Amino acid sequence: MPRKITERNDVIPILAELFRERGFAGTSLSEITERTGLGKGSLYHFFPNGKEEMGKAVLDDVANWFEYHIFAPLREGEDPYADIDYMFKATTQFFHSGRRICLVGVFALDDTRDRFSSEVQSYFGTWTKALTIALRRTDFGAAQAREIAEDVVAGIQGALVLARSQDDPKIFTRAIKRLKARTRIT
Amino acid sequence: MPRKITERNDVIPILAELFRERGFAGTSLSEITERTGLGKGSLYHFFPNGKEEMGKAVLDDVANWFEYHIFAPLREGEDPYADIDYMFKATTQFFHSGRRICLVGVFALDDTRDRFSSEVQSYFGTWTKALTIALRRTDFGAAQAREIAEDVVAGIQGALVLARSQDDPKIFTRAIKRLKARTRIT
DNA sequence: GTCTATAGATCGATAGAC
DNA sequence: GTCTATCGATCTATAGAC
Repeated sequence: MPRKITERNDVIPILAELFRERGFAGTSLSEITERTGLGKGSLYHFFPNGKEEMGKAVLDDVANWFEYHIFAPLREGEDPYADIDYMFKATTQFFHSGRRICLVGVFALDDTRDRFSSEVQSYFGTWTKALTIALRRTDFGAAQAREIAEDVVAGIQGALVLARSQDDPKIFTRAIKRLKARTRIT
Repeated sequence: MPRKITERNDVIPILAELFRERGFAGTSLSEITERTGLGKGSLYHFFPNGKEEMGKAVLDDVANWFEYHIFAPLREGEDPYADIDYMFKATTQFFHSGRRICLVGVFALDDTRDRFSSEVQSYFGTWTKALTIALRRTDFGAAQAREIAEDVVAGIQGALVLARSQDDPKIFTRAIKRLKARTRIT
């Protein structure tokens, strides 16, 4: 028997997709009620602080996903090469090969960032640090590992923006291929 | 004698900074009247189609700046090495070493892109193509020149997002240094 | 828990005096 | 050209019935 649709956790993915499409400021409660099928009463029951709390919940959900699937393995995995490769694979899937944009990236620009600055900062900071640790284990020096990690995380973000601007997912997959090559000692 | 402040062209830079800060959907007309010191009557005199026209005007202004200062030299300059170096220098200045975010990048995400898709597409597309031409002239092969150009344009965007998310302009300047190195044949 | 109804503020846009 | 006043629509959020 399928779980009841009306749980807080079931609403979050819908909110995430909406915020990705419209941005935070551009998403209205009436559109949220439409897409979730929930009245405002229900929404405020789940998120007493309204839109702000929905934004936080969505960022939190994304952070948890990345922490569990990507960051933790990078930090604590046994085979750094395999973990880095998996990072690229899982990231590509998560972003639907460039067709889906990064929610945190959307929140990172304009003044939405100020309302969620700690969440946004933590997402990119944690990613960069976890990748740095994995790269160090593949015998890169400390400085080089940090540079490559920054290059990769920034490169993924930029590729998402560029791919979306040109409506061309191949831009993203090409970027992933380049970035992946840079995580290998030559 | 300083030119009268109330000209359409004088309003555009103010609009640009506002859209950068708040995003398109997040910028209200009341805030625009506040920052420009112009009443709504005057604004609608300059921009009969309202906010939409302001958005187009601002994108147009940015596109013109880049075309004149960066794209045209890349395409038609005499010394491709110097032109590419100048691109990095001018870009760094334009983005205030990473403290200022990219207006077109802000417009490229969420559904704002749909309203300005041709402008957004043209900006990144023209940039990539112009840089590809310059790189070809420095004896890179066609395929490699295209890859590097894509890498650089995406890398700049990503570095802007990352630098802003961490409130750390050094992330941007480090990225520029790396990207610049990649435009040189080794 | 979920709904409808609605408050109160603010939105983009317009009208018309000067 | 620039202003103030104001429109109708839409916004976030709340109230209260069920």
